[in-house]
Amino acid sequence: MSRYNFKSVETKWQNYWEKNKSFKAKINPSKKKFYCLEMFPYPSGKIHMGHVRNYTIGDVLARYKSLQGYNVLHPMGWDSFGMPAENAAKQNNLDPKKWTEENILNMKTQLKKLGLSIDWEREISTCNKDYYKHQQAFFLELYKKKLVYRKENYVNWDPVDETVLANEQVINGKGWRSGAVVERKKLSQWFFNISKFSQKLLDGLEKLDNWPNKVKTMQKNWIGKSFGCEIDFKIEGNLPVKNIKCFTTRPDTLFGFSFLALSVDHEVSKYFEDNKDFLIFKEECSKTGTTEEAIAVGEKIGFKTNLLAVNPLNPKQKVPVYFANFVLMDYGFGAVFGCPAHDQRDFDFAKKYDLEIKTVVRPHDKDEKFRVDKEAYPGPGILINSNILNGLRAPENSILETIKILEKKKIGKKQINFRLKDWGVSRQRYWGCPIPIAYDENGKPYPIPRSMLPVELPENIDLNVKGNPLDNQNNWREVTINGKKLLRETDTLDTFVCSSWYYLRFCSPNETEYGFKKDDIDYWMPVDQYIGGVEHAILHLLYSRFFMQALSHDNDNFNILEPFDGLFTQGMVCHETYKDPDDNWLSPDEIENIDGKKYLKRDKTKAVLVGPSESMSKSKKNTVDPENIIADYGADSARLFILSDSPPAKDVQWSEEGIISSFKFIQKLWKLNEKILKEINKGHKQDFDNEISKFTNKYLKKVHDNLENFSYNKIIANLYEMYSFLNKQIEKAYTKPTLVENYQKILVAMTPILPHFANECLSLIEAKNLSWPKYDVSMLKEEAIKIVIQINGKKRGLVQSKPNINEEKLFEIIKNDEKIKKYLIQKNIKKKIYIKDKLLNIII
RNA sequence: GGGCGAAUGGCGGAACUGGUAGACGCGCACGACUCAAAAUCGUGUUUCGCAAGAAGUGAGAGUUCGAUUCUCUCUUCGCCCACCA
Repeated sequence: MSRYNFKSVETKWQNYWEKNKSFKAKINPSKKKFYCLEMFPYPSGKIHMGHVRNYTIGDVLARYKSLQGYNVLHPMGWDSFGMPAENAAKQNNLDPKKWTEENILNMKTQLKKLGLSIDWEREISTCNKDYYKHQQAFFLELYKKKLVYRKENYVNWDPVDETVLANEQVINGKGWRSGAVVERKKLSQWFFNISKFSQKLLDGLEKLDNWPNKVKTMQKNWIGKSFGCEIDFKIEGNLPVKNIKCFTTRPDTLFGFSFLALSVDHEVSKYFEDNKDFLIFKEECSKTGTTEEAIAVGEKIGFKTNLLAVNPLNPKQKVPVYFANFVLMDYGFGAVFGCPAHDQRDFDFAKKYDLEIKTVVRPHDKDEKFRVDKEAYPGPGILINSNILNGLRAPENSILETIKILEKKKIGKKQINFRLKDWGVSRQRYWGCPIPIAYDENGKPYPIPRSMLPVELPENIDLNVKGNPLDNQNNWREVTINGKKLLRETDTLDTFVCSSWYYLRFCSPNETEYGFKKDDIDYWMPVDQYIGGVEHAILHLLYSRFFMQALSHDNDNFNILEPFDGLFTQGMVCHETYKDPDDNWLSPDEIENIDGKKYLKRDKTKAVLVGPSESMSKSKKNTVDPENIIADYGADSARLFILSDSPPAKDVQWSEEGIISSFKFIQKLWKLNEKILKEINKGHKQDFDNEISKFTNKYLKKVHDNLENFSYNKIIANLYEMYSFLNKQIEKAYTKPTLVENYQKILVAMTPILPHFANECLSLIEAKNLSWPKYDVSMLKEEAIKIVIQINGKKRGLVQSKPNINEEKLFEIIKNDEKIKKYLIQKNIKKKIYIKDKLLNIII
């Protein structure tokens, strides 16, 4: 008996695939295509277990589809622009480009060791000018279509680092690097007009049948469509303000109106620019940051103006106008009408400033005397104290009726509002795709002509400056267009732009004229199965969908509206956490197991505190390096284990025991393989029975069904069952053709999971023409079945029978059965329920 | 505060449209081999009970001959969003 040498076998097959270009994808109109894509990685330097899981899941599918006869496109690339490179370069005085390229090389080697079926000839990297050149062209294309524009917008500003921070980089109101309190600052930024497609992006979700509902609802909520009404309020006071528009979803509560609140950025604020108190108030508001959860919990504050707003349905009523910190400028009109009785936020505000709280809706189970007291009542009911609206049912007909009245009086109209905001793509960063725009001395933007693309990033520049390093590159900034001296835009594009179209590029990775070739995308797109983490459920997936909308806008040549036909979101990889007695995190390789307990390796008298399993992170040190795992146990073991323990959609817990047992199982399969080879060579003259063929068929059906449903964990269970069956059954003597036929089918069905091992075994039985084995339905039928006997719904016995037995016959058998008989003595049988070949329930 | 989802042995998880709960794995126990250990192989492993048997899928109700699966109420946990007018 030889030991399975995974090192030589895995290297052998990886070299074989590379030499034979086994996974090269070529257009072939006579074959059905399958585009299998996993979210491409950021080249941080090393692959992590999350990558191993993501790419293994994708590889199982790609290999399965390929065996089924599909023409599979399974590419890989690098999302290689972004802050980590810039930060690493800053800290270690390196060139981001060099840093990134080295990382890519390293990670590519690691990925290859996993034995992925990737067409590496299509590899792309977004920081490569051959890639971002086309991205700049797309930017200009959208600019021409007026889907890109510039506007002033608030950003999170780190005053110490002099840079803009993404929302995720603001932690408790402070910059993640500097720790400085983040300010709100107005900057002129480039925007993609994603909100123009709100309705289309919403409608598109309906057709995405192969997307998880969870992701669809997340996108739906993010787009946030709401139905309501815009109301024009007349304003009285000593300022030249005549009207203020508000958006509301509850126009029916208009008689409960008691204040009008404006955003501090509302145009009315211009009349208060010299008002000291207002400026102090505005300052106060900006301190709360832009996106903090604290805002929601935070106190509502207001600044009272001397303006009065008139209730359009009750002109005698005039209420004060405030500026308030809770009103957002970029939703609705930056102004809200306050109805404290039926909105908790308005209620809090009214309590604080002692404003009227007028109840205008009573719950169905309360009478006219109902008054809102301790908290707002936002629920359904009947309108009261509302003059002409009294008696209407809220919300069933009250909202529409009110809108009708307002429309008739021309003081309001029906409106649909979306929460989705335009996508700000400007980043004050060096390591990103330059925006192909230049400005004249008046700040007027000019697009860089296509012939001058790409706008290349200058290399080897000093990054250790405050703010955006590109601002200091005066030589680079100067550009002459049509004889005009201009200065380049120094902002670079958000890296999400790079990942919004990379799947198109994989179809035509070498096309030079444009981002893709029409023939290529016509054949390969859309992506049939996209696989990645849920963390991208909103932004990346929505931006990609937007990009397709934008490209097809006013363009008859491009009609892909949804880039990803199928989406699968996999769970995270978790590991137990460990701490030493001094409360410091410990990594798994600092720990030793002694008698089932965990001790410090360097001091074995000290016990280790074992914490809950959490997603692998550097800060908690509960990471495991895939490189070591592959070196110690092999890629097939790693693949087997990462798939075995949990359904792919859920989190999986990595454990030492788990990977070891997977490793051992492959050794067992190898021993079984030798046993089978021996049996094949024995040349038995006759088959002992046909159990082995029946088993193979049943097994193939299970594996097939589980592959189709992403139940990859169950396939591993099937594998174990297969092992124990064959291990016992094989010795009963089968002829060579029977053994080879069945074993070959089993091995082919194993290749998606254990590609190296299965291919090695297949070569040993000299298998040719490998394609996915179909199961024979007629072989699935059972000759003997087990029927459950229940008395009053409780299981009391199990009877073996031939299929298609009728109720009477079955009852004849069981009424004499020892186990059942005793329950039936001296009992009247009221009823019998028989589910054919499955179950007989006797009611007594 | 809003939305979505989940809850099954010591653990990860099975159970297709309601029909044998706990497949498969880990862990554990016992046994075989061994001077011994590791490795390997075998047996067992939901709980209570010597057994017959009984209970049992977060809690409580309901529908049903029959509920892990369907309905309602509640609890806990997870994820997403967050002053959205």
